[in-house]
Amino acid sequence: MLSKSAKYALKGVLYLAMNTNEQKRVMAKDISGPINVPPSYIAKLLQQLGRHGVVSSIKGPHGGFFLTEENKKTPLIKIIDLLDGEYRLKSCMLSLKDCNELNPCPLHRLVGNVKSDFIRSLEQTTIAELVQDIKDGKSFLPL
Amino acid sequence: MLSKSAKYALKGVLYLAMNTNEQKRVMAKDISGPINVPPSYIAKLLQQLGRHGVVSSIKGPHGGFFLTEENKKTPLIKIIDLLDGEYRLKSCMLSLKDCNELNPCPLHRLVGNVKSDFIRSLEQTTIAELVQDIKDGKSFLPL
DNA sequence: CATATAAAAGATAAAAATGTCTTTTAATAT
DNA sequence: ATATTAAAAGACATTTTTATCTTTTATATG
Ligand code: FES
Ligand code: FES
Repeated sequence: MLSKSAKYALKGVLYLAMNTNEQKRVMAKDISGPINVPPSYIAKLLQQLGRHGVVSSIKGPHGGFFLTEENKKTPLIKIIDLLDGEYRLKSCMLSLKDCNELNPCPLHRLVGNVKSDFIRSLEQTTIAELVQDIKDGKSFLPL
Repeated sequence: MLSKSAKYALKGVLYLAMNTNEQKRVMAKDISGPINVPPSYIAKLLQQLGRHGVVSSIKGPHGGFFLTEENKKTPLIKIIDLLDGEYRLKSCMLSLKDCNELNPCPLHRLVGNVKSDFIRSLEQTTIAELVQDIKDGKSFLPL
């Protein structure tokens, strides 16, 4: 469904959202354990997210990765699209080129609506909202 | 979403459903073109599906692959699970081990229902039903 | 300024998915 | 029976994804 990279990235960003801010940062190697992702792998992913303004970071002593309030407004789809490309989630289930509502493939009717609801959710939901759910006890994060 | 193998397999099976029966068979190399999948690749996939009773085949002159009426009753999920494993589609979006309705991860609320509707569709829909849609002009198959 | 720290960037390695090719087995037709 | 046909099976090659390791750059501190 999602690539490992996308899952790892989401876990990493959620961890940062829960545990950091402009002042309190955390190093890649210290995120690795809690979210159960290899240290150098999560480092790479966070760097990539940093380049696109999804996470913030500062080098050197007491540096590390963190999320600003602005960062937390990122919609989930941005993280997924960055790592998996738009194609993976949004393309036709059978990978047919010229398919749309007017020219639907056999699976379209079956899963088309479901899929677009799913994507709309990812577009409309931000990191901040997921964090709120966790704080409200609506969801849990045993990463 | 689905692996290439799963997409190829679905296209191959749909092609067989539309173009073959016990008497009229088609060789792997002749499916390749119409569904736009490498000949040796679709051959492998159909062999694998054959082992699990999803397609039928006969060796030798005038042999080839085909679908019986029985074969056409196969639910779509069987083809997908065979090639991708159940895990890919059905596991938690963040790949968390011990997660369920009572212990939902942050994405669960967001996509959980959508995802299970999707899976239920795949479980309840058979090849035969997709073929009927095509014959009724409800969907199209420019593979 | 010198040193230590930690991210950024780049190179390399391992594993999995995709794709191709060759040999073997089973069925048909001559 | 023998030759031909086509799937079955297995070996092999390529590409992509995942994972690790090394070097460079930026920042803070003494
Ligand atoms: S046309 Fe294939 S999923 Fe929409
Ligand atoms: S608990 Fe993660 S998707 Fe259900």
